[in-house]
Amino acid sequence: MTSATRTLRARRLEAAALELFTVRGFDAVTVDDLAAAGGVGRRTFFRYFPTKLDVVLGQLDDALAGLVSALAAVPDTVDPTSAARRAFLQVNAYSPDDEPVLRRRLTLIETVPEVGARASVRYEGWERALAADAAARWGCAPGELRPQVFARVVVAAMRGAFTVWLAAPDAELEPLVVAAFDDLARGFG
Amino acid sequence: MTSATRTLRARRLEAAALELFTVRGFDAVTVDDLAAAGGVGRRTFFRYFPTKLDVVLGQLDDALAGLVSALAAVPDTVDPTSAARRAFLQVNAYSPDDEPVLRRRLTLIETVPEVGARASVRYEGWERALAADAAARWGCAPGELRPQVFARVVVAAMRGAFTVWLAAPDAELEPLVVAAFDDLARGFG
DNA sequence: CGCTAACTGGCACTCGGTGCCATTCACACT
DNA sequence: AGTGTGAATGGCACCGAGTGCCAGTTAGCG
Repeated sequence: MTSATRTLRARRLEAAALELFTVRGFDAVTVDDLAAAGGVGRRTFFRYFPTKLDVVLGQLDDALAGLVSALAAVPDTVDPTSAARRAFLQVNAYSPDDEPVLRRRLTLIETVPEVGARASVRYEGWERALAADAAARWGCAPGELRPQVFARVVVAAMRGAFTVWLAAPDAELEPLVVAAFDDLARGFG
Repeated sequence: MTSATRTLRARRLEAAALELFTVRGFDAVTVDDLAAAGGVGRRTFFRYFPTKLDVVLGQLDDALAGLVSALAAVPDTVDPTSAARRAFLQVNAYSPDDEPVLRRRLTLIETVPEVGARASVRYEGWERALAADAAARWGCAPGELRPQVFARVVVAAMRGAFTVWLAAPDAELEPLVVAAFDDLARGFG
């Protein structure tokens, strides 16, 4: 099978799943339903997605790769917060067409606790990347307190911006992310 | 059954579970094992803990109650960050006897992704409490960006401190929490 | 056309979690 | 002490997620 066919099927599976989840509720949809909706066997479904939860999170890993390269592209002289801000704005940019899907995804992440939990696990990769980047810019070890706290805090801020964005139907994501980073840079003291 | 007996059993179950988890690994221990180790039936185990995951997290909800009351005890005039710092120091205080158990818990939280995910879900209560408190102090709505970001960021900072503490066998937790809050208050800009 | 390697999907199994229900146990009241 | 009542227990059957195994199919290539 060509990899094109593969990603095509994955997309179809994903779209069908998102539809079913939002209509019937996450828990009321079984994996058999998802497989049937995507026209594949149950066993095959699990070859496309490791978990029922992961169907919701789809593109998150690609985004991680994007984050890493975006961070690498920012000159060393820029401070970690600004670097992270730039990278995040780049990674979180979405075309207007994708907004409804993005809102669905994030709604599920916020609504279904298990999915949110799974998202947290996925974001750990982001945190590692951010800690490594910040450590390099500050000239310290990634395991030290400052980069560790920084990495977690940055992801948390982004997710906070997501939450607010979701609650406001007409809001733009970008200014919220910018504002969240401003708060972070300024400090809460 | 008296509630004393109940919590006693819960403790025994918890202790046995923590032991088994650290020795054999989380996944290699079944709920039947846990129930047997605690001298109860499998069905009863699930009356004490909603989930296998939750055995690890035990006291976290009590801590939430402690956080809420600690926050309420801080005068209105204190800014949110300082208030949160005070509350966290109070809630995270542990007697030296408890340290080994605490380390085990946190190790499992960091090591086993599912457990970490579950912890994130549990911390959402903390975030709601923090957002409400911060909003009250700032005189804004809890749903606004600033309190939302603040709440998540504070919990993230604390968890960052936990991570660093875990990695350093001889470290004290308290100064790490203080340092994390200092970073937060000062800002990362 | 035929070979090989990868993809598929059915089957059976394990394990976490839940509803149901008969039994047992703790406690209070007489 | 004796008894009744309500809660706690734990066995049983069931569901759904996830996995190993394997036979059948399909796609790509010489």
